[in-house]
Amino acid sequence: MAKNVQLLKDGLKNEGLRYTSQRQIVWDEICKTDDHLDAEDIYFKIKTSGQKVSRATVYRTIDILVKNNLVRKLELGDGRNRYENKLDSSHHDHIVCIQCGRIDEFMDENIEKLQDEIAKKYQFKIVRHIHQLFGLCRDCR
Amino acid sequence: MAKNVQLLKDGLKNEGLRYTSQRQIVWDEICKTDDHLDAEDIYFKIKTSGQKVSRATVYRTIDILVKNNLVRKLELGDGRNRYENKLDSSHHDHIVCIQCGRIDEFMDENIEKLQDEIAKKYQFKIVRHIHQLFGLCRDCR
DNA sequence: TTACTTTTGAGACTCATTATCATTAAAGGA
DNA sequence: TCCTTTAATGATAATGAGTCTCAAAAGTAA
Repeated sequence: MAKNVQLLKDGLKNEGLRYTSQRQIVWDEICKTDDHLDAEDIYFKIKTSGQKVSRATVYRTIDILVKNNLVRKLELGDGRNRYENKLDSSHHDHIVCIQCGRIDEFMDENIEKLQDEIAKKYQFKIVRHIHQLFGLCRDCR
Repeated sequence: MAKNVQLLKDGLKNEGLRYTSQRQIVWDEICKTDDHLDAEDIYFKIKTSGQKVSRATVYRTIDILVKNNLVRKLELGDGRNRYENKLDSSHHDHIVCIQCGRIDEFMDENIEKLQDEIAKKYQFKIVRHIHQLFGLCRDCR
């Protein structure tokens, strides 16, 4: 946990931002699980635990964490972003079950390479990418 | 154009839905261009052309067209869905310039194959997928 | 401690989309 | 053609995720 405190402090310092208890609380909440939570989940988990951080601050803090590479934003196209901590997790994409909501992760070096080739062909500089497979998981098909 | 009328009529009939002038107007508007329009674009283009279809009906009709495979929905994660007609266009994914908004299309048989292999590994049945490259296009980099 | 600047909280606001419901119009007989 | 039934439409209210505002609170550096 001390590690997480330091990670946050360093990230904030790099941006010239202040270290505050609210930011720590939000970051802690995101670190507690490997689930893919949305902002409202995070807000209510904090609220339920008896701590107080306003909704606006939760949103603001998540933004900062995403920009500082501590958190990955997941856009599933359903109008609600999910977030996952990037603690000891390398790049990956997602497999989403449209029945039960289960989210798995995958990573394929070859797909990444092919992607780079496509970008080259279009003289395009990739900043980020989204690759998601939607369908039915093992248990739902 | 007669082709588009028939496509719509058939699609509606398959679903037990009625053929209406409003639905034809929306479908025509989406067929007119290969751009990636959002619902509001479509609504205003119709309005500007002097025809009258309510916003609600535009949204409802787009839904029907998407469900009947006449239109592809594009979720770019910016809170606004785009739509493109599927007339004589085969499956493809998108390259989006985060600077100028330009959207190009790509398709890679090998990536599709690798995707299928991943799904197999996870015993997952893919229903649809999203693969988008965000970054800077030739002119913006 | 002071002086300055950033952050926070509460709630108003935005914007795309969806829901409601009274009115209008297809579609399939009689 | 005229009913009758049922679905579709339009106007507008409602929703919901996320953002903005601004006064009050809390970091930070001297």
